[in-house]
Amino acid sequence: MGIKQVAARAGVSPGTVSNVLNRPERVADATRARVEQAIVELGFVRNGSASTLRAGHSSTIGLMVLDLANPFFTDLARGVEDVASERGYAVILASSAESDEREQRNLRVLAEQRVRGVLLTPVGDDGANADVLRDRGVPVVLLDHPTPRANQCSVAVDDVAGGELAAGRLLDDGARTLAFVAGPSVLRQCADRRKGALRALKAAGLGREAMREVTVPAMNARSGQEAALRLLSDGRPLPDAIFCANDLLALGVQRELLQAGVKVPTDVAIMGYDDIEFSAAAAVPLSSVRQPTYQLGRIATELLLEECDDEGAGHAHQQVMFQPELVVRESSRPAGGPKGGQG
Amino acid sequence: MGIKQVAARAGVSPGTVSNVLNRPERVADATRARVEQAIVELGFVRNGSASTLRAGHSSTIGLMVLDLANPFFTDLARGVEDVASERGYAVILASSAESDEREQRNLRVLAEQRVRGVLLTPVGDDGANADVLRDRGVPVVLLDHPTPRANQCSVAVDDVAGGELAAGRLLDDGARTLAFVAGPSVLRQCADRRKGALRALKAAGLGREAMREVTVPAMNARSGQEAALRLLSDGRPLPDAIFCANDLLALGVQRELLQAGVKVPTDVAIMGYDDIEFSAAAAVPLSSVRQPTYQLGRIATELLLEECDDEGAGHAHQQVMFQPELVVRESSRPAGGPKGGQG
DNA sequence: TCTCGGGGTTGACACGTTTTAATCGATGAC
DNA sequence: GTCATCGATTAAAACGTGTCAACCCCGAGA
Repeated sequence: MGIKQVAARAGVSPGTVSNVLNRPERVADATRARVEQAIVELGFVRNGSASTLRAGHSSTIGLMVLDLANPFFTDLARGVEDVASERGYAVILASSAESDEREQRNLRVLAEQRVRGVLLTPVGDDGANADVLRDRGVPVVLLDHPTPRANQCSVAVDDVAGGELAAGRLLDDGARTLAFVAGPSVLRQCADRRKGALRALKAAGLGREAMREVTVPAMNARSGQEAALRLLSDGRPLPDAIFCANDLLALGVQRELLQAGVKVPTDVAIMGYDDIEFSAAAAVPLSSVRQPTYQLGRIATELLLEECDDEGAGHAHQQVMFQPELVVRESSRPAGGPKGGQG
Repeated sequence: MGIKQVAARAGVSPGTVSNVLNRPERVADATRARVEQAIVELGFVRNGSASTLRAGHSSTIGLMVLDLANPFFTDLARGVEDVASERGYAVILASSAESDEREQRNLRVLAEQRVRGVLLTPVGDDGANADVLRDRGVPVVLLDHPTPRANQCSVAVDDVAGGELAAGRLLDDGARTLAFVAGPSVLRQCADRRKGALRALKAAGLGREAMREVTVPAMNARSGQEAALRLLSDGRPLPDAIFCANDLLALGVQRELLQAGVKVPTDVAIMGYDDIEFSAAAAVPLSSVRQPTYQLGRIATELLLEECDDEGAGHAHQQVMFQPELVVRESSRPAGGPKGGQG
């Protein structure tokens, strides 16, 4: 059940079988045919661990995302898988579930597996957990995360711009008080989108106090509902508009508000982020900020594989940054059309 | 950068280091401490391929689902990951994207990786592609798929019952004509749910011609929209109710119908399947059939690991079957409450 | 006929870990 | 004082593949 048995059956040496598998052009047609037949007859499957052991690295890349249940990340994963499989790489997909500890544990597993490279959407701000890999010479590309470090690649979308775009539109539409609903601010996505929102606030001549901030433990719909309940129950009047750090939160917020009899967008406007597929089909179709998600995955993978193939030499690290795009739907569309910035 | 360097640094033999890693109780406290320190100092990470090579199999299980973009499968994956990591196994997650060819290719990769076992949601009816693994003695558990074969485990939900439940309710609510929207019938989920719907039809005293069938290439929202367009444009009047083989299809159908000005459920009732989280937040909250998704993943993983640990001996294969549950929301709720079966 | 060259093939070693049998040292019983 | 015992440690042999230098054979050129 190994290369040796195949060799015996085909009447050649193990080395030749290996050549058939890895450099078929170096072996004569007749021999190759014989070997291939033996492979089929015996149902031989190459032992990946032996190859990996010998080569020092596998032909597998790791992809670690923040949350597998978020369609944003599965879209991204699709981009990664498509490119990887085009180039003959397999993908090990893992989720940190927004937990630093799980990220660390999973990265360790990837290191043990001797993956060729890793795509990481880090929980922390600098992806320091990935040092286990970088120290071993394993290329790491940050995904959906810009980096100041010049010694690594990154692919991201400008979340500050996105936050400004989103909050700016809400303010343009006449909102004078906002709420910002987000996960913990260690998540760069939350921090940057918040920063953008604050800029928009300032540009509209409003102070910080015009924006209430609600922080929840996770960026999913359940947490969104929790945030809405908090807004509903703390005695203060609801804000004119709610900007959520992602669509899952926004959908949860919306659901809870509607259930409480709040009218969207008449009473409160809602804006999400990511423009996941479900947002357009929501009870009140959700305004959101669209990102080139699938492309993000593709480009990041291309950068990673380029770095892998170059063996460190000749590869120039790149920090790619995309610009997001506003998608306005009913959840933020004021009854009488946009009011402009005069309100 | 291996066990040898650690051994040298700690002044012991490689065998002892291995013992520290795998059977710490067998090594004296002082020695163990010294080795552990050396491990930290050198930043040693065990080479998984070498272990796997030596052991003949890795401590990794493979999970192949039909569609990563479907929340049903990510819920399921969560169950799998939770159990696997509790037991010290890592999970390699892959998606066949409902393609038999991709399933085959990915299973081959898993075989090469010498995974310890595989959880498979098969595209075809019998999971024959997994024979590459079974022949090598790798346990395979079918997930969301019952099996007649007594020589393997499976965990599933009764989709025939679910289909009957769903269609039955639509008929009870007064529908006299149905449409069934589904993916290709090689997908067992589609075939079974259809069978259940036909049973309900018969039970209501209606013939097959009362149910139009729309088959689309994939079970996602885009295909759902395509199905709705077909129903809208083929000249015939719309059916009283539409039963979709999963929620993604149903959300797509609903979206397209609403856009065309069709009232849901007054003009047409809609029923989905899976009860994914988004269904409750849809434009018209979606009636659906709920499955114990997360539990499905947990139980399947427990069965798989049991089989792995038993090394084939003493393990009795089980075919577990859950019963689904109807969740009625607005999309199928007639204005005046259920009309009963009087038509 | 001898040499040279080159494509095709081979043999042996290395990759890093686990495991088993053997070794070593110390302790306690006789 | 000797021997058996037992716990802790070691040395060496696998696991299956890839690689690289060596080798073989055959045909071409001298």
